[in-house]
Amino acid sequence: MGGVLSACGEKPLAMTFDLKREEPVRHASAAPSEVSGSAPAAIPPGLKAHASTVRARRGQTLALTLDGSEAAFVVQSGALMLHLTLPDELRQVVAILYPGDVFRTAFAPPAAAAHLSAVSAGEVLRFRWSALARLVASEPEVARYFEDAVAGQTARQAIHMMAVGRFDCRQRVATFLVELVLRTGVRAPCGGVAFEMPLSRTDMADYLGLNADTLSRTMSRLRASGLLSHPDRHRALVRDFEALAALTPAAPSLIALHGETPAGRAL
Amino acid sequence: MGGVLSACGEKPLAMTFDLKREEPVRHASAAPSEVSGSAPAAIPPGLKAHASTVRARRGQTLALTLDGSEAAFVVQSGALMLHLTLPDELRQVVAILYPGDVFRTAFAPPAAAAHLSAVSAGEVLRFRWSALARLVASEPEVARYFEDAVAGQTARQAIHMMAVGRFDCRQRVATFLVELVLRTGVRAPCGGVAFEMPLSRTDMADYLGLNADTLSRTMSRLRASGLLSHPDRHRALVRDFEALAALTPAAPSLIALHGETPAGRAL
DNA sequence: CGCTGTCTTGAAACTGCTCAACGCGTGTGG
DNA sequence: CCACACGCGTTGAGCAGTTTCAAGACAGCG
Repeated sequence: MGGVLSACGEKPLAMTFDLKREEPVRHASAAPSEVSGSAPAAIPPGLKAHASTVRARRGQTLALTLDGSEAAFVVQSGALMLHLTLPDELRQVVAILYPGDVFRTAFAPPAAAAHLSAVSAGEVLRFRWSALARLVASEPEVARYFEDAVAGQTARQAIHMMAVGRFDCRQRVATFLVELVLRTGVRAPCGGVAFEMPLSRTDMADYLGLNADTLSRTMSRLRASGLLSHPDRHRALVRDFEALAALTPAAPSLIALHGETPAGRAL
Repeated sequence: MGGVLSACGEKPLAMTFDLKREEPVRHASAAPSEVSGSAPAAIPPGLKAHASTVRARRGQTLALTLDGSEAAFVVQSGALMLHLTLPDELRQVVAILYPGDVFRTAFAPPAAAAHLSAVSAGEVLRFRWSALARLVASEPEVARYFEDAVAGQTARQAIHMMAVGRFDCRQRVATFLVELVLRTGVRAPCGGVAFEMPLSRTDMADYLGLNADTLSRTMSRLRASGLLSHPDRHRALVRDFEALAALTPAAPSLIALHGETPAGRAL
């Protein structure tokens, strides 16, 4: 069934998509009357001077604190995930942080095993929170950037909440795939969209509040239906993005929230 | 089974608990070395001058925008809930906002029906976001308050995510009850803790990602086990808080995050 | 007093979970 | 060079927990 696709999918996937942050490309005039849906600002260049740049390899864990005091992070490229583990082996990937996203230690709940780990190789700016807070207070541009980044992440969390709380397994998986396409997708020569799947099955399952087995089954079903194919373990190709998006009620919101980087092409 | 409790429960519950924000009571020296778990600051008094105070009755919906532009809210007393509704009748209560919590329009995802409604009667400060953003940029105290409030809410969302994604129905209900106790609980004369349950069954279910029927059954089971009794529709009494807390793996985190107001007594 | 909306409860259906087996690619040591 | 173990993903069968649907109890309100 999927043989037709993979014949096309293998070749173009040789190129690397590395979740790099695109150039600003402010489409300020795109929708001037909309109250929400404003484009996220680019990371203020001034920030870099006050931070240390951390290169993270896939799977690497970042310490949540900076020698005992609160830290803050801004993702430059790659992606991070925040996951919580509770006593009973219960694990939940709370959020995935993409380029431009911000994180501070206090975002992680106390009295729980929280970890921030790299989902794909990339660069992260690391601050002492006190320093970043001072920047936020003194530089309006940084403040605006920070507030908007946090707001966007909060809105995404709301969608994620909806997905985990209310969607069935197929909808959840479709939701996540749409998210990935919007973040890392590139048009494939044969018509579909190729994208990265940086998380392991287990991590995906923990992100979606599903069992790893169930997730695997669900993806197999999507593959069997011809919507999806994955030639490589960490790559996949959707034949028809519209059809995939139709599987999740959250598609419009996802497009509004994630659609910045390669989304222009994907739509 | 529950008759023994209700004999005690009815009387003391005549008093009203109205989710009022307590006096600051900064226990600054309580845990000076802890990096997280810092006590939330009181709402800066200066804020009130730049806001309009909205009195909300239970069930009332607050418009998310202020004549077309982005708005922001700070809860003074009572509680709000943010809920999303997607095409397929799918409804999720994303967050409950307690006194001290902040909200801005951009926290709600675009392209989804988002509503902010009062869960119990109370007062809310409403700002034009541009005005609050200016305050945040100019007054360090406001900035600190705002950032910390947002961080605390984010941390609570993470726990909520874990609950919805990984807990079974009893754990979820226990989690929510612990949350309520920590927010509105008062020691009852007979030994237990009495607290408010401002949400309807449907709203609770939508908050916990459960079916309303399942929720009802779960609560009945808790009642049958003697842990819980509710004399009134919107009131309840836990006989043994420790036992209730033992039902949810998130209890320590909840106590760290919510335990400010009547928590001193509850523990 | 009857109405309506909320809550409860039961029985049946179903979705997703558990557990266990297997395939596959990779690294390691004989 | 091969054998083996290991991690990871897949798949099947059986089961448990949740949802669904429908009926009934209860309180608030006109």
